[in-house]
Amino acid sequence: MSQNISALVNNAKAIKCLYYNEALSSSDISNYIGKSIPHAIKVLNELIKEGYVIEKGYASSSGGRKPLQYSLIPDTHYIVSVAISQFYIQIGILDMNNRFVADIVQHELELYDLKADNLIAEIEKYITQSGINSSKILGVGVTMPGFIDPVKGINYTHLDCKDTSLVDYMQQALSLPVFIENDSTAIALGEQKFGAAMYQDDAMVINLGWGIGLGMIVNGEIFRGHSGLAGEFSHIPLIKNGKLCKCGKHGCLETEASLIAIISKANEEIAQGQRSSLANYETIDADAIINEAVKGDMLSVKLISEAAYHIGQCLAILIHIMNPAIIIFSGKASVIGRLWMAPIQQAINEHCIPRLAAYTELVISNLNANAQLIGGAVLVVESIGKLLGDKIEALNKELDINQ
Amino acid sequence: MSQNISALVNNAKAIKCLYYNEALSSSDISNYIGKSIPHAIKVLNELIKEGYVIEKGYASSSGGRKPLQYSLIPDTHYIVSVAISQFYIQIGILDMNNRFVADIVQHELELYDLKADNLIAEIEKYITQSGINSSKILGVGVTMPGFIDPVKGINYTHLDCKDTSLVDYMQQALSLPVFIENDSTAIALGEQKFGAAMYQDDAMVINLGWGIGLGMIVNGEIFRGHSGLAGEFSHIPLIKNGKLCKCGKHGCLETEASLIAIISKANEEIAQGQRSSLANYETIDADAIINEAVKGDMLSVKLISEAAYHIGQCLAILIHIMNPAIIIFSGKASVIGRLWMAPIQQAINEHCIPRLAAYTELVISNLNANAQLIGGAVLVVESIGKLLGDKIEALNKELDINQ
DNA sequence: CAAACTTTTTTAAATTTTTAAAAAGATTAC
DNA sequence: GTAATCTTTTTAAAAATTTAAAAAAGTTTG
Repeated sequence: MSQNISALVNNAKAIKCLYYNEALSSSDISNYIGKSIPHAIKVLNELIKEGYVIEKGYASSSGGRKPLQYSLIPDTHYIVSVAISQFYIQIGILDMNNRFVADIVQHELELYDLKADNLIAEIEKYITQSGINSSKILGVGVTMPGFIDPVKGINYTHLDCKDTSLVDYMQQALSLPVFIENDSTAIALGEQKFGAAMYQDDAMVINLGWGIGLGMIVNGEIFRGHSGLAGEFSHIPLIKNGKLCKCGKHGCLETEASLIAIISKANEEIAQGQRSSLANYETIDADAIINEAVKGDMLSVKLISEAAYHIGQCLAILIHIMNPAIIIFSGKASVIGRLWMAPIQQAINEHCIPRLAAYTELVISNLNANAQLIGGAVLVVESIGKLLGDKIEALNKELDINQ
Repeated sequence: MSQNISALVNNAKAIKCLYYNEALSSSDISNYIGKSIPHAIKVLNELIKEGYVIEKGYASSSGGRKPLQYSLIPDTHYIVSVAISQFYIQIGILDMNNRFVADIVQHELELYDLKADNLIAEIEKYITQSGINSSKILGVGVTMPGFIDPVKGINYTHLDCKDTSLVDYMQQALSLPVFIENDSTAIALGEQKFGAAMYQDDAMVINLGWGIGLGMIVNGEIFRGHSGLAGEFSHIPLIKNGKLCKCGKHGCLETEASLIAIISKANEEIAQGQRSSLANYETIDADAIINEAVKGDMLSVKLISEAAYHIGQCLAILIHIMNPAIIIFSGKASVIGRLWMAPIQQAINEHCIPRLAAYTELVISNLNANAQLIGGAVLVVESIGKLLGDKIEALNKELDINQ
């Protein structure tokens, strides 16, 4: 049995890199899994026999024999991704080529009101409606705010499940493998494999949403810190004697620059009689401010610019400590990236050693609103080694019983 | 020849872990190099044949056959370590058990006046006086402030060597392998292998000296960032409209909390007639303030406390981003660690999410003033793979010529 | 003090992995 | 059109590495 384990690791690695690349040659795979070409070919042939992989014709060559291309067969398995944010949840299902194969659904559900049973019901409904056989689903990736231990499968901040872990509870109910991860970390995973952080070993991914999150990629891997709390970017103390934050401290970045903070400032200003097209809205929400800012409303632009400047101040600090190759703005609010960029860049220029600022690229994600859902799928793919391992263990148990 | 390379890697790894541990069993070595026990024993026997390693009797056992212990033979090779700081340089020589085998010498030499030829002459003199044959010296580790590329062997801030790199220039002159590294990074290396960061995968090492440096250990490895500038801790913007820093910005931590800043504040206060035992000194230097603070002089204590509080503020930010297991205070000024600790801890408590502060241990180095010198030696040991590789390459060239 | 249990060391066989050479397929230049 | 070049694939042999069992050397317990 132990001989299976090393083979398993290589097979899992090959599946992963094929998921992230859709077509690769034997030599590519050899590089990804760090083994010789004959070895890589052996692995690929095994995966073909097992039905995961298919030969996909020849790629072009710069002079020499054309390399045979290998791909995952898209419809062998599917991945369900669940993206939870402060005010709604989204569910999607992706095939083995990382393509959404059913419409993404969105439910308005406040995180603080959300119950695990609620969530499970929505996921079950979605899977049924998709028409995809449950046996073909590799796993469910759930990504959400909170302090999360992905190994233990617990969210310490939300969705407490009393005597069992959230992951165990959901696995039991859904009869499917479940994995959980923090939303900002998931977005970083998505950017790393399919977005602006591809081929980057040191990237900081800012999750511009109702809060301000940070996912860190260090030495090509997601960095979580010693107890999983690294990247608490939004609670960096910024303003002396600032507003009280829900974390218990005063003047955190989050109290000044999150969408929620911007909304509350907008309401204050309007109440004080400030002229703005926002006054025409019954309730001012994030979309209202974003829309009016795009249209040129002075107050909306001012509020976003001020928030962005504060974010830039904190980014300057982050750059001094981490010296990243790139900072990526992702998450819900990144779609209006242009509005944030100028004041952020200005704050960085003012507060950073010039050499450091010059070495750091700032970009807006091209994954748009889907970064978190994609990250949830990546989360499942990254766990494929574990999934295959569990399957083999189960098979071995059956064998033991039959003997 | 290629078969030598993989053997070489394992031999180098074995030598490294023996340097860091002074006596290990075959099973320990097997764990360190990540190979099976029979393989580890093979490596050890090779190293015994080559004269590096010796069997060192048996260790005790908790029930079972006693393990044979292996050690490096101390006097086969030596390492020269050169620690350069703002105002003086120190030179030491260590054996293969990481023990100083000659007195450490110290020269008062301002970094800005220092020339490479100067430095080389001092190193040559020191080696001659030590009486150790140059052929037995594995290499010279030079550690100093500045923005350093250890791979290219260049210090971009100090000791410019025009058309050649500092490392090439020194190697030519000394006829010995030379390695350079930033002082704070070297201190982190020293702490990682012999100090408070042993067995810690996520540690931040603060270099309390004339400036305030930071060496980062992330996932068990020194973290340098994308372009080698990570850990620019002392230039975190702290004070709004603060003093001008030599980096070009205003209000950096360094302008408020470094020993140099403290000295200048002390002079100001004394000039303004502030009562203090410091007034009895002709020139107030770091030692004066440290000594008087220890004796209880109010002004000295106040100055150090204020600086420490500012350092604590920045540490709170660092903790939010990195979530380290431990923060270690090392470097010259760490010997008066007790004086710093209370205000630092207070600032952290005030500015950190409680859960994060609780998970972070703060300790004072027990390597005292020698962390940088030890780090310089570690730097050479870490490069042993390269050294052995060069040796084999040279041998192969000779063989080619003879054939 | 002998039996039972632990741990380390040795050995030989099995397995994994790589290397290197040969074969095959494709491009380029003359 | 063909020789020269280049790259990928296949193959078989060689090398590296691990596994597992046996042997050796202790410790503990009743």
